[in-house]
Amino acid sequence: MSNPDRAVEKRITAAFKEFSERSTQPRQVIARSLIRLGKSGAVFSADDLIKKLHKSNPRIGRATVYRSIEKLVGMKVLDRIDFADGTHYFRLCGSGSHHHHLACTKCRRVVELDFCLEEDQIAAIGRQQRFSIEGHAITLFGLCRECRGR
Amino acid sequence: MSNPDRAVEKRITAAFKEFSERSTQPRQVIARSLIRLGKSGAVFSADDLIKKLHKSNPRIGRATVYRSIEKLVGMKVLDRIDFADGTHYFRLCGSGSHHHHLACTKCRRVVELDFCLEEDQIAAIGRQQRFSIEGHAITLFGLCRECRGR
DNA sequence: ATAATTGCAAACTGTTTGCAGCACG
DNA sequence: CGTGCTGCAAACAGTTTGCAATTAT
Repeated sequence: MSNPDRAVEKRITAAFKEFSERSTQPRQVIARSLIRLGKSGAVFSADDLIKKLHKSNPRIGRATVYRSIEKLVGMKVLDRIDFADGTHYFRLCGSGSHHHHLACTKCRRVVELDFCLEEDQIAAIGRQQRFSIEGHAITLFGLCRECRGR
Repeated sequence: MSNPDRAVEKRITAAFKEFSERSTQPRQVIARSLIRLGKSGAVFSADDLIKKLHKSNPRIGRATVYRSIEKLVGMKVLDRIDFADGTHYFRLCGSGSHHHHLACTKCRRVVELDFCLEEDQIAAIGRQQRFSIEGHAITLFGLCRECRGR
């Protein structure tokens, strides 16, 4: 197992620990599966993950997977990416730090972007609109190299 | 009826015309309702709109409303705003031009922002990632003046 | 007249919940 | 052992679909 994998694994297990002391079998299975998904950078729906898990572990329950995803999104181990058509997918964050996404609207491939808005710009908007701003999401949409047809 | 209302009304009727020649009663009712909603700048869920319509016109069908919303979002007469918790709402666009949103996570109030990313910045990302970029969405989240507790 | 559009009800998708039993510590 | 987690099944919310009846042109 290579080094980046270890780091990701640590983040996952740490996240699981954060919301409970118990290291249960289902959670271990999910963590292992996510690590594999992390390598490929693939996005997946909740159902994709459930199906995948069922192949090796048919007894794992839907609810357990949903509960895990929820927690992991909360801990920022998984990102949730919303497409314009209302669908959404998850993705193991490549890093723990703040980032945004570029998503292919055809194959749903997602890449992380480390650009961001200017702090000042956000602050100015908050002041002007009298909002206290807590966060933001930026998603660029387009077609990846393959889907564009070259 | 004031001038901005007329403009909004025109955009709605024009949008309805775009996907059909017929000016049906349900569509007129929906258009009227949206114009009123537009004035207040309020966001609404599909169900909010259905309930509202039912008060004056109990026979209007859910499906009709969903079909109308879908078309109007496609024509950019309505915006769809996705919240981090997975819920989403609609809002009559204040203008036909490109814009983004600032949303209160508590009361769901949404304001339009006319700032945007730099063209160059987007182009650079596209080049670098080898995507042809077609669009983007930026949503800032926060608490509005009222919800913040002052 | 006739083709588009509607309302209805049923189907569906994705997600959540209540609860009895299992299993981690 | 005791409590928290799990799997199951049922409930649920939001949305879509098939179709016969209706309505605008």
